[in-house]
Amino acid sequence: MRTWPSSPGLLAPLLPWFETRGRRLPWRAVDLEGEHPDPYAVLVSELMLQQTQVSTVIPYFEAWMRRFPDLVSLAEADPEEVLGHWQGLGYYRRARHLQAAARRLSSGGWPREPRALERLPGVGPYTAAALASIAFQLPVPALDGNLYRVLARLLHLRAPRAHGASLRTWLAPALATLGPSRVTQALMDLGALVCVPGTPNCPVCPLAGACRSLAKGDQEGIPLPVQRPAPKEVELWLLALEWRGRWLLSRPRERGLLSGLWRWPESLSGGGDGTTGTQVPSGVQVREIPGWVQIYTHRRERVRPLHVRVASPPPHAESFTWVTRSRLASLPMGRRDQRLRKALADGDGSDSCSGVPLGRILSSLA
DNA sequence: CACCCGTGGCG
DNA sequence: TCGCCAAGGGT
Repeated sequence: MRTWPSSPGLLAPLLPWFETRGRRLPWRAVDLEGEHPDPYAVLVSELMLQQTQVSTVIPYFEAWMRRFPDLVSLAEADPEEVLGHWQGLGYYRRARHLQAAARRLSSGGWPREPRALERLPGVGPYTAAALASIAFQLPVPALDGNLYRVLARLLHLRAPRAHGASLRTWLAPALATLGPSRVTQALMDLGALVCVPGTPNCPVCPLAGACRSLAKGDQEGIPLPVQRPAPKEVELWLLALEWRGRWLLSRPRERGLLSGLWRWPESLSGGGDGTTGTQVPSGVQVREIPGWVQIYTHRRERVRPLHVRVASPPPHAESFTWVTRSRLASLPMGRRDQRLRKALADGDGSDSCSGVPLGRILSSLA
């Protein structure tokens, strides 16, 4: 860090660039000098933006702010409706964290210090720093993946996350001098528009003159890619069980994958030879719906959907419940289960039951 | 610290 | 088609 040039001077050219090229985003204040007029909007945007791209977030943010315009409206809302407004955005725990944070803030008021902000559910070191700098103008650097990449190239660091503490110390004077909210968001815009992953657009970069990686011709090898574990492979039946116009659904779980959301019953199918239990009981119609591969961060699912109509309801555990068709349409679901819901509405699939171990699938409900 | 948690866009 | 990875946090 001793060999790094002073941050206020190095980053000063960012401001005129940001003035003309910076993004206009729905949660961003017009005046970046003072405190943000609506810290709640910053909180909502930051939670939505965790591991999620800006273009994905924008429509969700706008619908959210129309329905839950302030802390109180969110605090008092039905949790299922809250999940409904998060439906499709992913990492659903964030929605429940956000409502829990709103409940705490609406009664206790806003803290401003990162330490205190970090005690809010769903708010970690990054988000606390983002709130402190963007909402409250405190000179606390918020380092996300974007910033790590920009700073890694600027200072030629192969593993910037290993220098987190040093980078925050180094960056703080730039925030204090040039404006916490402005510098933070200018760096984010630079990372999103110019210093992008892969091949950056160095010819238009306002910091090109100071960039050590560009000087070394090494801007694509910085930073080193992050190592990720291989996804788990899973194959499962996704069961749309229909009885007298009602559908059997799995109640939301407290934790784990797709927690808080309604799901279709599922039954692991990987490894089975498909020869046992293939007899279809009388009074049962089976329809296979074209499957697909569902990709999650740490999981790769081969989904085999089935539409099964029964004349009498099979025994099932209390974690399942029958819902009407209109109720089904209103329940919050993840993309996978939404997809099956839509396929049913569209009438996709064909009658077939070869190799479907229906007996085993139905018995897995009990 | 290792692992878990969703989804979509892009090369 | 496939791997990367995005304004991370919780346990």
